[in-house]
Amino acid sequence: MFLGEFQHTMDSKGRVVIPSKFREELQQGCVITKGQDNCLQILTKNNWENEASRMASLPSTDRTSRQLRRALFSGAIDVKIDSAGRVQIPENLRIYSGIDINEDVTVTGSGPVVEVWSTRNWKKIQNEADQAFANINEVKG
Amino acid sequence: MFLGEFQHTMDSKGRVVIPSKFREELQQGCVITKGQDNCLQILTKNNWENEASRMASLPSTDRTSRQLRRALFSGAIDVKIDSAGRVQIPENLRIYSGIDINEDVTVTGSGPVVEVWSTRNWKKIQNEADQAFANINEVKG
DNA sequence: TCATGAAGTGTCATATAATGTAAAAAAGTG
DNA sequence: CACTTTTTTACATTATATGACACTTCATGA
Repeated sequence: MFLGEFQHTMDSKGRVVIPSKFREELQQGCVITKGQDNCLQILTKNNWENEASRMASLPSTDRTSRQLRRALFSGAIDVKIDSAGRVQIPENLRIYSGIDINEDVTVTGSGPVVEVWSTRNWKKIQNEADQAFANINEVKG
Repeated sequence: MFLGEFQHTMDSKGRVVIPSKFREELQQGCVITKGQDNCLQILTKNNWENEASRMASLPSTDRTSRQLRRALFSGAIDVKIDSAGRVQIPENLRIYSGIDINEDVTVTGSGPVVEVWSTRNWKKIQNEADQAFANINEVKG
């Protein structure tokens, strides 16, 4: 279970530090994929294999299935955390997430997955989420 | 399991670099075939043999099956990766995939297979694929 | 048969990108 | 406040991609 919010920057080589609290669970290998709202998700090996096996079993004769498979697998990459606690983000995922070299990055724990955001983007999303949360409470209360 | 998206170009002799992450799995021999949606597929020897036997067992009374089979077998060629990590794409497959000499190529991991696209063509497919993926995520959530 | 040219193959050098290492700076902890 | 851990920065090392070029093979026609 991943919890919390951490500020880092992407270094000049496209690497991002994984917060030390998350490392143990991710150390033995993890997969980065495209997440919703242009964030990146980091999944443990186990979580990824669940996702992937569902996809792999779809028939390749069906166009939609093929497209799903392409989106999932081409947008994913398996990485390992280096000795300094960082992971390399490939260029296509940097573009997808809008995280440029030397830019601020927010890494959040989101239960079963870790999410990586450009801080710019994270702030916007967070405002929206807070707003929605506040409104729900008003309705309930 | 092949993952990721990589940019290369076809050299003046019709060769394409295989991303280094894919090489180990393909090194001991692989087969290139026509894939769906005008991509090329690269399969490991094992995967190829499965595909081929599945294809061979289709009823030859069915016209569509015969056509599929012809496309698959006549378009297939086994290749080996050279010392610089490249494979030669024969002319019929270059034409099929629309990849011209010196043109940009996108190589993607798509789970059990590697796909090779003209970048031009990939961009179109990728949009569609991302759309399909976004839709299924909405349904799930 | 030989010369020619086209297509494919192999090798190398260079530039670029990825990866690894180490020390300085910052942050967290008792 | 002293100590430990983590993050950042800078730099060194390694790997990879790319382009150039030479060589091989094969087909063709003089």
